[in-house]
Amino acid sequence: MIRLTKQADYGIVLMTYLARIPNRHFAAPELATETRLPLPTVSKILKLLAREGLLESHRGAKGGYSLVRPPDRISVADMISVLDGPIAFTECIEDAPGVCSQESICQLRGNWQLINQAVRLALEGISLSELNHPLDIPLVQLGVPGDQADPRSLDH
Amino acid sequence: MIRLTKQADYGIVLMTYLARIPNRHFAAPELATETRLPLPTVSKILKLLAREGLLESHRGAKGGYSLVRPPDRISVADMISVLDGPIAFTECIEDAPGVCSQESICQLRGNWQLINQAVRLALEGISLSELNHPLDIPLVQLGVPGDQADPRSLDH
DNA sequence: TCAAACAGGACCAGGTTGGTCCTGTTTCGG
DNA sequence: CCGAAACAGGACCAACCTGGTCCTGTTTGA
Ligand code: FES
Ligand code: FES
Repeated sequence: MIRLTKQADYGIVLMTYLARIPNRHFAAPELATETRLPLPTVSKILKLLAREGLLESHRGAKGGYSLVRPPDRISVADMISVLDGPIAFTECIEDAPGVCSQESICQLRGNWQLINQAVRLALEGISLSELNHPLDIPLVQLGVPGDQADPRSLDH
Repeated sequence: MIRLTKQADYGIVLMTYLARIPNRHFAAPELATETRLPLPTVSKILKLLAREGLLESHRGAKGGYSLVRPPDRISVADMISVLDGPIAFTECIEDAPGVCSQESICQLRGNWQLINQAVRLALEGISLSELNHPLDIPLVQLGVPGDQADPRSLDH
């Protein structure tokens, strides 16, 4: 169904909360009540984000988590990579031969990369701070130049 | 893990085969041996593609499937939508309130759309014919303008 | 010294996917 | 006019993955 896992979903929500006050640090229980998500889950996700280097953790009482760099330097791609693994729509990834059964006969190996890269670039173009200030973002910038169609015509 | 389902994966492979000779029609068994995928699976996918209007089916002996429009007018987004449902990374989709538990408190509703739309636009920018002729595609076009970094620095 | 928070796993129930199979129905060729 | 080849439409099940909880340390501020 091409959905983000809940983990990534929640993770991004949590990160945007953190990004509201970049210099403060938040404890897991605080974020849990704030976002109304179950604590164990929140905790698990924050731990992961910290381990992967997107958050800094402060242990002990009065501990918590804080962003490791300013929100405009954290892209959606960064977060998804950490939470859901590398952004790749197919198994046929570069430098990893042998994964795909088609490999030997597939004339289109490498074109998957095209797709993967398109998605990756799109997600790198959105930063955490932009998620909090939606107005800043020129939507057309992300699309294919020249296509100025009404955005509404895109879904289907 | 943000992977396409196998269904979509295989579906795209099959479509590219069809696109090689746009006017001919191919029977399921033929495509199955050609792609070395199991027949029942191939059959299932082709049926789906036909039902959803991307392929035209010809019944009876000597039957088969053919593209319903020229390959340059079929986007990767079209195929994925049909095979894996609408392209949306999160449940919080427009015009469908009530799905997300966060909804009431979520200040970022609507910004998910940003992410979803970015991905959607990226995938609409790639056509089936481009998958067969990779050289035609200016990769930069898909990225954020101004960012001319070495593509290699993108993965991770 | 105690309590609050983080660290790191183990663990399991539920849902989704991948894949097969079966029973029609249509159509070409002989 | 008959039979084989192919499509149509579901039912069905096993295997995997995800979502979510819980438990046992370890760190640190008051
Ligand atoms: S190498 Fe995997 S489908 Fe082409
Ligand atoms: S409405 Fe679903 S997370 Fe915001």
